[in-house]
Amino acid sequence: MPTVRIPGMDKTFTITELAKEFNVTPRAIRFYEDQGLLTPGREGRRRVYTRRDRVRLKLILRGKRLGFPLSETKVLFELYDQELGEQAQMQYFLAKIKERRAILEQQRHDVEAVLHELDTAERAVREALRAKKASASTA
Amino acid sequence: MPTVRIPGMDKTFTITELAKEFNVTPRAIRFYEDQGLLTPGREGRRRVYTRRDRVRLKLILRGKRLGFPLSETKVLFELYDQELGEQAQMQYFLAKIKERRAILEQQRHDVEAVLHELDTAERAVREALRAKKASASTA
DNA sequence: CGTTTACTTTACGTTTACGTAAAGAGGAAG
DNA sequence: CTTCCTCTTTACGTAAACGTAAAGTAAACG
Repeated sequence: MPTVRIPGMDKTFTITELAKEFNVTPRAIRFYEDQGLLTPGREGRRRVYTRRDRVRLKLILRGKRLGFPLSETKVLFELYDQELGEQAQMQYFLAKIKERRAILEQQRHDVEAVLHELDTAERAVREALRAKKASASTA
Repeated sequence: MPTVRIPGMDKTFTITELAKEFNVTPRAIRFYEDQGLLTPGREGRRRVYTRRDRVRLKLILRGKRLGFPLSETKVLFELYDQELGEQAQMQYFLAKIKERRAILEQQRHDVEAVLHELDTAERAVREALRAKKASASTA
């Protein structure tokens, strides 16, 4: 099969570019590398990030938003990187998926609950404001 | 209006009861008190938790699952406790609600995305397992 | 009455995820 | 060439959220 060439597929990024795009500090990005979550190339001493690195950074940050520690995200990266050959590893992977799913579904439930509460609270506040305005105009 | 008496409304809890129910350590619960998020009564030296405290603990833990720092949860408690009298405070409250809503909606989006990815990954793994089994039986 | 048992306070230790300061390297611009 | 700018490494510092050990109290049990 001939290699499919996609234009711009070899685009690279500097650390500050990524930092600005994702609104994190370069320090944070270097820290993720320290922890083994990113492995950018080098041009001399400078780090060069590929699209793959960019995707990983995005995944790291999403994991963070969901409250997952970096160590967890790292394990998932490693699992994805494996060949999925060994059956035992696959079973382990499935178990990990199940774990995550449970956490996320709890989280989804929490999010829905809080959003509803925010609706209620907002309505109450707006109602209080309305009542105040009305009494002020009739005073 | 006569006070409505609800049986069992004055039920109280010990710290270990709450710890077991919510699967946290007593140390954690005392820490939340240190930080001003809980204010249990005392019977002598011992802490006595009311239903209100229990509800608060539940809210604290939900906040945690959603990745909110204790300081944030504390602010929300304080806002809820206020009279909602001052208009400026109400506006501030509305702003806080808006903030939270934005975070939660991002989070909801993240959760959905990851759940879909987990579906995809699980299917891939199961398919790989199936393929292996098939080739083994025809070998 | 002695001693478990459950709770308490005090206080130092730990982990995670960076912040921040110091000092150097190497292109680029004047 | 000097100066500036960006990136680099090294390393110590920090905030949040408890863990954990030490030492004390108080009710209850045998």
